[in-house]
Amino acid sequence: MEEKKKKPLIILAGPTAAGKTKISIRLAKAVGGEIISADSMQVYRYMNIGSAKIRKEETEGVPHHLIDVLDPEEEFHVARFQEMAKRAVQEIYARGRIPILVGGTGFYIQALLYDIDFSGGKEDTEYRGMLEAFAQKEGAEALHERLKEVDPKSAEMIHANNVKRVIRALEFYHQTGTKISEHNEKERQKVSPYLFLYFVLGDDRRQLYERIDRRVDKMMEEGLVEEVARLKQRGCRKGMVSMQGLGYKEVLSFLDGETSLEEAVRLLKRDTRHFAKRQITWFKREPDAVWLNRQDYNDDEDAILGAMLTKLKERNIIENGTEHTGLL
RNA sequence: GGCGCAGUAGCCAAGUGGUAAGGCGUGGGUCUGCAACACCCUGAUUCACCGGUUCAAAUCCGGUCUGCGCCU
Repeated sequence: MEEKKKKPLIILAGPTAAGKTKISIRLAKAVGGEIISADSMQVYRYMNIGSAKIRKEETEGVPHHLIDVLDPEEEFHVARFQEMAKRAVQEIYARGRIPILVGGTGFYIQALLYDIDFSGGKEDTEYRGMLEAFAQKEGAEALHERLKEVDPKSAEMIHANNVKRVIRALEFYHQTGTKISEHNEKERQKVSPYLFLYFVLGDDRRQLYERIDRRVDKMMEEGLVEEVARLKQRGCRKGMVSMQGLGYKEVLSFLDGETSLEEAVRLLKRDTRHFAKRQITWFKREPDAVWLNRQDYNDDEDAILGAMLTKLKERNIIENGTEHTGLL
């Protein structure tokens, strides 16, 4: 009964360079959907090559949300993503269409899918700064000790070296008076408000790594260095959220004269491989994920799309008579 | 053929008599407001091979093999 009220949501996740973008267009067309990007870098304008952003002509008219909506100087984080994504979802429903969340940022997907509560413990720059300074002077262990005092459970779960997370836990307590470990535990119980299907596009590790290497080479050919140089000229600096993106980070350090171009490319490839591995780890523990491994379908995207549509029908997310306009 | 140098994990590499640092790669993992972030875990019963000296050898000695350099 509760199920009936839930609205449909399709998720297409997977590691970078798995080929999500291409399939997402076909899926959207087949299903009558609009795409919401779950990507922490594609939100930014002027960051096209490095973020592997879809080009206008590649969208084939399928509406995309959360792409090109922020300037590179702006901050972006899960809470903001969630707010924007929820709004997009409502708009899509209003048009009678199906939202398709596409991206590789598992954390963001989780935030929307389970409607996690980010209302408490807003970021407090001043307090954070103070804690950072403290960690600097007294060491990570000392900071961790402080967490142990107010929230021993979190302290147990967060490694002392993970200063960033220790600070967040401390900040949350400072802000709300409740322990983040308790908050997290509560949020973990949540059931998704959507009638959803969570697809993960997987691939053979070696093939994926090869595709990553090739993609980086292509980015260089397409002018990644120039793109980053323009951002630098615009005033983008290392500390910005946007400049932490793969490709931006490495090329910026080349432009700042810290590494050779050759080294920057090597590091970019390496870091991207590491990233893909972490993404895979994340999706592996996603209990509802439905994996579609390219090798199981002989790399045939028609077959992959077909499998998706079948699953969607089974789950009653799309109707049985839906036209498969994207199949050809 | 002679002389010299080298041979340590998939790669780079420290260790020169006291029981195998480290880095990279690889693989596994954590993640609830910076997540393309941050962080954790992960290899050598063994140091090219054989023998010797010694309480003790990757470390010293002899031989063998392989690589590199020089000489004839």
